[in-house]
Amino acid sequence: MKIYNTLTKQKQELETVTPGHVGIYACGPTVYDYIHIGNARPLCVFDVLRRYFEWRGYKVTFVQNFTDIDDKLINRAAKENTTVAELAEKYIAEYFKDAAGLNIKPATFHPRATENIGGIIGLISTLIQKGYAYKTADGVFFRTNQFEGYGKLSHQSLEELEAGARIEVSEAKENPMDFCLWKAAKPGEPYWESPFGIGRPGWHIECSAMSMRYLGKTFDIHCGGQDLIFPHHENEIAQSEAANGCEFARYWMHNGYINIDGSKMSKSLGNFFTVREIAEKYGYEPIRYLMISAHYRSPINYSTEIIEQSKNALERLYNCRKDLVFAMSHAPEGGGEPGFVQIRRQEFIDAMEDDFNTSDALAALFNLVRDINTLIKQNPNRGECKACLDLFDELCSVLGLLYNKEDESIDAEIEELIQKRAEARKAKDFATADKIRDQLKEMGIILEDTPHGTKWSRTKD
RNA sequence: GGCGCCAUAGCCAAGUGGUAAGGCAGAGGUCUGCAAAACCUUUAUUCCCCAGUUCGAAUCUGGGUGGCGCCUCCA
Repeated sequence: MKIYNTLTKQKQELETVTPGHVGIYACGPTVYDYIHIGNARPLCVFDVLRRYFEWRGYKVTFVQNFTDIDDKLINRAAKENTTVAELAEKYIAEYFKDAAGLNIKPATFHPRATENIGGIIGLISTLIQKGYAYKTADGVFFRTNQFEGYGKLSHQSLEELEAGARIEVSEAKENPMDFCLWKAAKPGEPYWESPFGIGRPGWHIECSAMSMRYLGKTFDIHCGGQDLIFPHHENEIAQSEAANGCEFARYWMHNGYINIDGSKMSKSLGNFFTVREIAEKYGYEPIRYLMISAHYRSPINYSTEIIEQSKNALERLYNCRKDLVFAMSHAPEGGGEPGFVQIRRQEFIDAMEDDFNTSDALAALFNLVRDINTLIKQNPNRGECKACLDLFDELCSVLGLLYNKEDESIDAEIEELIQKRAEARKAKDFATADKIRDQLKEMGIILEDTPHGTKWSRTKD
């Protein structure tokens, strides 16, 4: 298994801290609004990562936090005339709705910043004690020039970063690049007691504290969007390694952006689409498909055209499975695994082992689809169909696709009409047969006649 | 100013030294009472441009052009 590591700027063979186990930390959303499709990208690609590891027999501990205390939450809560806690609760619930829609498996742990204040305070205390942090009237800051490796993830030196810094120089800070670990409370804001005065945690420290709690001081993979490389992840490394005196995350995986009209989409720029609004129009599944159709490190330029293409591509997968299940139900007993099953399985694995090339993995899946469709033409037996279906379902499950369950409550009624039509056709009463077909079409049902009988499916919308 | 990424068909997108995967859309055909699906054929002598290295380059080197990102909150 090769993974591109942002830290070393190259693909590396994955060697986990504990053989057979993978610890993954993914930076989760700040819960002050609905998630947008930019947020959906890491959710989808790192969910595939996790599913793939599990499929290959690894035990996976997947941790994804919620940032539930932050300036954005405070401002939004004030605007909506609610409390930070209520606002966070609301958008965490909304997050889970979207995540379920996108078929994201819940993390092993979903820690929240506000539930880990103790650990955060402990970590800050250690940093102060070791001389890596200092108290001021504004709060506690990290002394960046004290940490030798500062800049190793973003591959910039402290001097280079400082030269381009647009950050306001706080009078309280010793150095412009120093960052906040603990914010002293301002009137009206939520706060916690601490040895350094009342206040709240800075953004970066929560991830250090929570990853340490659930994954240990050194763990395998830390992932997130490329925009988190600096300063967020750089700062996490500084805090964690300074406090613990050992390596933090061994592999750093960063997904590319979702762009709109060629420019980065973000909440701050306001040029974003929420997952919810796209899902209402096209459904959730095409969003997931879109996210894995490109390599996770490439940018994706979002448009209605590509979401429609994704929807159509999914249709091909659904059709294939439906045809296969139908063929299997009419197939004679016996038979074994067709030769292409092993070939496609290996193609899929090879693609995934090479830095999670989901685009190539999808090609393997579509090659399997073509093989299956060809096989169906040749009156296969049940064993062959079963082997195909098993692999097909496995691959879709690793990618998290084909999870839309259709409503089966009116199936009986449909079957009855199809039966009537079959009788009419037998009697060469095509007028009646067509009438029934049109009736079904109005119900959103498309028919497909085969030598074995009539299949039906629902129209795309 | 510093650091970095990208450019492959109408659209999306793999491939990073051995002669252009896959998907969407389009065209023609087979099958079919009709329809739908599926299958077959077809759509880049060529990978932004110009030099160079090599038996061989979309892939490596140098130089252009165009687009984007990070250095401030962001997935």
